[in-house]
Amino acid sequence: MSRYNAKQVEAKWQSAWDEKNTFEVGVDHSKPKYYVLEMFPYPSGNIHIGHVRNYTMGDVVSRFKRARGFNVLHPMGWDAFGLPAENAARDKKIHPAEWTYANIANMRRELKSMGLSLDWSKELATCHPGYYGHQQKLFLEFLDKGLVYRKESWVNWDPVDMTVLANEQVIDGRGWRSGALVEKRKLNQWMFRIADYSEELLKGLDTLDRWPERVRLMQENWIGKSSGAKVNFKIADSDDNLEIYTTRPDTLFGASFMAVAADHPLTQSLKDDNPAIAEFVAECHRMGTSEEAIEKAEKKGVPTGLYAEHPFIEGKKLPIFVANFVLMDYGTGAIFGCPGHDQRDFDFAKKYNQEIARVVAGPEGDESPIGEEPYMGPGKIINSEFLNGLTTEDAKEAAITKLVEMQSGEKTINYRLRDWGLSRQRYWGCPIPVVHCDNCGTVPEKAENLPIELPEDVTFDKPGNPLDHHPTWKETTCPSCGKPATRETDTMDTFVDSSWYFARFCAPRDEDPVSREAVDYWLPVDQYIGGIEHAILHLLYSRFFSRAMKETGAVDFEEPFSGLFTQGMVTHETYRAEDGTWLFPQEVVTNDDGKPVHIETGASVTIGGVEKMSKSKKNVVDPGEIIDKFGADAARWFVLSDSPPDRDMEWTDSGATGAWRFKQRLYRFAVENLENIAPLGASESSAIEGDALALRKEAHKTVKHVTDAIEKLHFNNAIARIYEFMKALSEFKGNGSDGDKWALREALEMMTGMIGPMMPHLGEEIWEMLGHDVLLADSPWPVAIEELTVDNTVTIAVQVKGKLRATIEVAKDEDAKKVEEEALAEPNVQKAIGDNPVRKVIVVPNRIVNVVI
RNA sequence: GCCCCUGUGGCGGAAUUGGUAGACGCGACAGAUUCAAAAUCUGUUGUCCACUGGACGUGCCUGUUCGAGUCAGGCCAGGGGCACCA
Repeated sequence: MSRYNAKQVEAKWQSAWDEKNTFEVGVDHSKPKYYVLEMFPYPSGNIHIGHVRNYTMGDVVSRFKRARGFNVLHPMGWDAFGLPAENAARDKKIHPAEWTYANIANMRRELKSMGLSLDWSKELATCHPGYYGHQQKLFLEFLDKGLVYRKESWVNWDPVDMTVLANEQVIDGRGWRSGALVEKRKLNQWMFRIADYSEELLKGLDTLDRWPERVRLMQENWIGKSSGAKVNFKIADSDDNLEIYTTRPDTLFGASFMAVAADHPLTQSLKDDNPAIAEFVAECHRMGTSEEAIEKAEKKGVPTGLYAEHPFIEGKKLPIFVANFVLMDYGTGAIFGCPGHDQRDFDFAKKYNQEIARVVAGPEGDESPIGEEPYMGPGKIINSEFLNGLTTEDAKEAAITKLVEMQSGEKTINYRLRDWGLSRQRYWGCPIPVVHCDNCGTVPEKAENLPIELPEDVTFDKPGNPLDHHPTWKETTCPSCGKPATRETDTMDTFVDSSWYFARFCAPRDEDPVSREAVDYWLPVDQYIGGIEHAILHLLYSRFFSRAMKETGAVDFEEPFSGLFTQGMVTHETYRAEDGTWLFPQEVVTNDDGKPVHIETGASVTIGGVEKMSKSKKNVVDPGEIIDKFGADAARWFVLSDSPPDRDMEWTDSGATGAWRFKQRLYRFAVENLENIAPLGASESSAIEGDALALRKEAHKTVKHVTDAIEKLHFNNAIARIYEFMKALSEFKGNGSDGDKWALREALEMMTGMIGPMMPHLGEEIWEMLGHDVLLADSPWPVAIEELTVDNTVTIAVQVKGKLRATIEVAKDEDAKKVEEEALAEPNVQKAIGDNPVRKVIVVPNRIVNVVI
């Protein structure tokens, strides 16, 4: 018998799909649409196993929905701008474009070998002028609507990548890509007004019921809404005020000092005449974000010599400090310190000997002075004149009401979310289409001049921005006055590229950035699939972009992704040689004693923990090799089986082998049974009974369950049921009757249909063997007949005092009395009851009988 | 510190949402086939005991219930997110 040759068969069907343009789609109002999108990859050179998992899941959904009658958009493209290309240019002397396009070519080939149902005619790369030119157009439209602005601001400077990072891109004080300690610098920056959308972005989360709860929660925390009050403190012996933000106006009577940020205007105005302040400000800047982690505990400050007047307490003056724990870009950059009820203020007050008063009674009315710990909980207000006796909650309102009356404060909602700085001092990114003119200032480019293309002749031997070093590129004329002017040399953060690609995919060659006809039909994305690492940045930016594009009239929706699924990572065992160095999995074999050893030297190897695959720990497997060895179908099958898709899965060779075995088994079964099945199109036999009926029922039950499981993305579950069904298929012994033959064909066709989305090549191969001349990819999903999925007898568990004593077979929906009689008649049940009187018998129809004694 | 998630055999994990715990896969063991092996097929496989039966068993403790992996309260462990955010 011919053995299944995966390589040959997979290539055959891949070209069949290609030739027939099977997966090319367009707007078609006669069908319901379904947009499946996986987060597009960065073209690093090779796909990794995480991609295999991600794209396989998307492909199953895509093929499944297709078979269910949807017009499915399933595109693929490249997140192709970014620093690695410039690093490659510097290190290997390859132009970023050349490097990127070569990587794309290779990864496209690798993805194609997976047999994905992608519409390659919609492929796009963000580094192509045909993409980024439209992005520049969007930028100008945003500029026109006031959604982008330029301001001088403190930025996070990555000294290794020599670029600016958004707050979100700084993790533990380090650049998210380079890992370098980030410094503070002041630069002119282009900003998106994402903070203006804080409330909308927060509210919108409630509508995203097909998003993971934890992603919504993470975004909610990130937006960080808080409600409190702005309070104006008069600065003593001056006409100036100091405005602070607080969420605890109820503790105003506990105020003992004030603190402002190093970058606060008040500090700035004082530092020229006060060397101590100047020195402290410099120290704060040196610290940057970077050393915060290290110096976390240390609350420091210097007195300004100024005092603020307490709004409620006549004659009470509070010293004003500059403090390192007050942030300029949160609230107003100034606070009042209430050491009795705030940890930071408490630490600060201890260090600088400030008064620590209690204004909130502790649990059980504790009014004793604050000791070693501040009290942060709720309670009754004390020592606070008109607030006395109120709860903390009521006191907040009362304090604000009073402040409003006195015209020295107001209720305020504050958000943690800040505007998104998008300027990057890089070459390999989308040029910001504006011109700086001595006469006219900052002028947007004319739309007809777009795209502003990157120059090709650039050098990467100097640090800093190659666009800035270019001898002529930035020389231009002012779009407004026509005089010589210079181009903006900053390029856009690559997160801009990925904030709208889902919309461009709908009509990637359209002359407008987005085609209204196409996006109105396709968007929002019905199922978006990607890694949890994008829970905040990419997803929040895309949600902002959708709103901004709605503002400019480009689209008519707020939420770009109605369904989101975050898949888990792929992990693998780690291996270490005797000298402690990491080893690749393929360097390790098991010796005769069952111990792991090095394949060449035979030296013993330590098996370490199961960890996320990483190049540094060498616990990686190469998808290319896997597909070569097991075939794409087996690789796809394995990444879907076993582990739930949202959890991490461990890649094991034995698991992959298991998938391979199943593929062989099914193929063999099909080949061996071609003689035993009814001809294609034979009408249903009237004589389907016995084993044949049982098989039919099993087939229809399986279809029902698998359909349900895939709908919920429970791929591991679907696969488990298919395995069970495979067993039933193998065990079926037909007697050659028409009924048996008919049932076997039906079962085998259903099996083929169900494995189709997961193992598409094998599916097509068997489908063809079964006599079909329409592709499986173009055939409808098997439909379960409801009556065949229900049994007319059920097995009921009989418990005595909650413990299982017997099981009985009864007719479905049997009368409760009869079930009870049968249950009590069981010898084991009688034995368990013994001499005890039966107090009660609970009968749950078709489920269980519980005898209470 | 605050918030969230997870905890089930040797391992990955099922469990119709309060109703027979351990489906399915991996591994292991035994057998068939084979000169032998690979491949394939068939069994067995939660723990314990006085083994044709029974006891125990879903991180730990308490509770609700006829009945708890599932619900409630309190712990423990692992993972993730957030944080000088006023």
